Amino acid sequence: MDAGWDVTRFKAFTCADDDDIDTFRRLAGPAITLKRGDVLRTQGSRDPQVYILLSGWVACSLVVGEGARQIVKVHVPGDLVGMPSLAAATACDTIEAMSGATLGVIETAAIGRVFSNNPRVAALLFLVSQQERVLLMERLALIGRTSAVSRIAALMLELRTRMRRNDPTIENIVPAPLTQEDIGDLTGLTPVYVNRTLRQLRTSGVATWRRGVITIADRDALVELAAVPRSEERDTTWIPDRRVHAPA
Amino acid sequence: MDAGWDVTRFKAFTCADDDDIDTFRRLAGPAITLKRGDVLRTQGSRDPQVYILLSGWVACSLVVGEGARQIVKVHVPGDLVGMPSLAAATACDTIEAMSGATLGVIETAAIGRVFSNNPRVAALLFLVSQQERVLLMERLALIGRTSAVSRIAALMLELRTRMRRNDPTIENIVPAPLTQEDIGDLTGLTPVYVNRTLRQLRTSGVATWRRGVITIADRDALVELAAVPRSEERDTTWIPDRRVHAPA
DNA sequence: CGACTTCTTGAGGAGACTCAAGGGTGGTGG
DNA sequence: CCACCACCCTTGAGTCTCCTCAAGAAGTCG
Repeated sequence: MDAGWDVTRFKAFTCADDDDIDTFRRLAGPAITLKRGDVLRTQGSRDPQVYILLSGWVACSLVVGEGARQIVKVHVPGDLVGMPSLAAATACDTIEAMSGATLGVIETAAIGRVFSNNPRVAALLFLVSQQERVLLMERLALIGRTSAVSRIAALMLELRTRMRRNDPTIENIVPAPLTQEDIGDLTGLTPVYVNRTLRQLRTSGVATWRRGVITIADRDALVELAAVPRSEERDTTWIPDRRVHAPA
Repeated sequence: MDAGWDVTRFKAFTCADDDDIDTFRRLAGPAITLKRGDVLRTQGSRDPQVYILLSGWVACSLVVGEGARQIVKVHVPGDLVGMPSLAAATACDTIEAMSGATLGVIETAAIGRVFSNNPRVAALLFLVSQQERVLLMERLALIGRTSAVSRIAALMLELRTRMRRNDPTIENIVPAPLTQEDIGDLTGLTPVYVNRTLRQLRTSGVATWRRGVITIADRDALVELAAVPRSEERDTTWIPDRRVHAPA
């Protein structure tokens, strides 16, 4: 777990310093290793855990109706995985590896200790959850109200942004190990139609997505197609200091 | 603010007791009064606030593409409104009243104080956010992967469940002051098609939704149509005690 | 090299959309 | 108290995105 993991979502906040990140990474227990296709847990399984993704990609999905799968989130290294199920007795989603992946387990008790002993990191956890809600809301708006091209364009841009957080050298070539079926499950489309839409993006010279690699040829055009506003970070001076406060 | 408001989301957790609820309700500042159609704040406005809905209904929506509106959440009394934008400099959603409504403002600084001084309530805030994520995930799966009938059936059931939390006497008649256009914006459908789908539910004797009132005639059939698993509450013994802990 | 998964393309169909027009319903003001 | 207006609901006809079914090609892994 020590090797190669120096990235967390907290880095996305300028207010999180190295001490915070260090506190946070100590939460994770021993690592779990998965290979592509492995299922970490199934929707409905009891006492769901929380994980931190150390390497690779995993997806969280829901099954509705007659076995239709909707991926609600693909996670990249540094992401917290499984938080939403924390308030339920059974897991609300299935977690599956999209590539080889390693995860650290975070015990629920450890999360409780963070809230007790480190209000600052607790607040950061809270903020990360709010960011995730925003992403879900944007995906919902995309799937509910836009065309196939927009959804896929927006997905490409979202993945680019998130991958850049881990590797700022990324520009127009973004690793994204998803099959066209996965893309369909993310965007609410069928694999066949994903294929056609990707072809459309390819032949119009905007972007390609082949063999797990997104290549953006014309980013302005892609942003135009996606049409989701992207916002900056907020002033977060309200977050508690590192010291533990006395009772009010 | 004193009158009539004795309901919070925390009550949904068996582990939240009267003291917690009391702590929580003291967060809210003076109330804001809105009438149907009033916009509390617009997507993109700076320094978004957090609110608690004291009475009435409000909706949070995103505009994507060419002015298409997607409602991402309708809130009922007791709900926290506007949390997701807490991590952003500008509001990610527009908040609009679906009926006459009153809201209390919760200063961001007050949220910071909760994390510092009351880890227990902070953890409850955190859990409520996770529940909201689950609801968003389920809505996403519904819109991405199911038919119009399923989406509307599921919406009826969700609203029933949430209204029952405030008023356990509710059974098959659920107040829900949404127009067919609102329902469309929630489910990713056009108002015209919402109308046809409601007619279908009506003529098949399952449920009606007229003039802001849902009447469920055959709940089993409705559940069948909706096809979303609903889960129980989790063991939450990991939540901190009320006392403030010493540094680790 | 062979089995399996993934990608690609075609043809046909259907669920949901658009445009359009008429009818309720409730609120407001004279 | 009635008339008017705004908003919402309802229904029809035609269209289009996107889906389904199907089959073959390309890539991947043992």
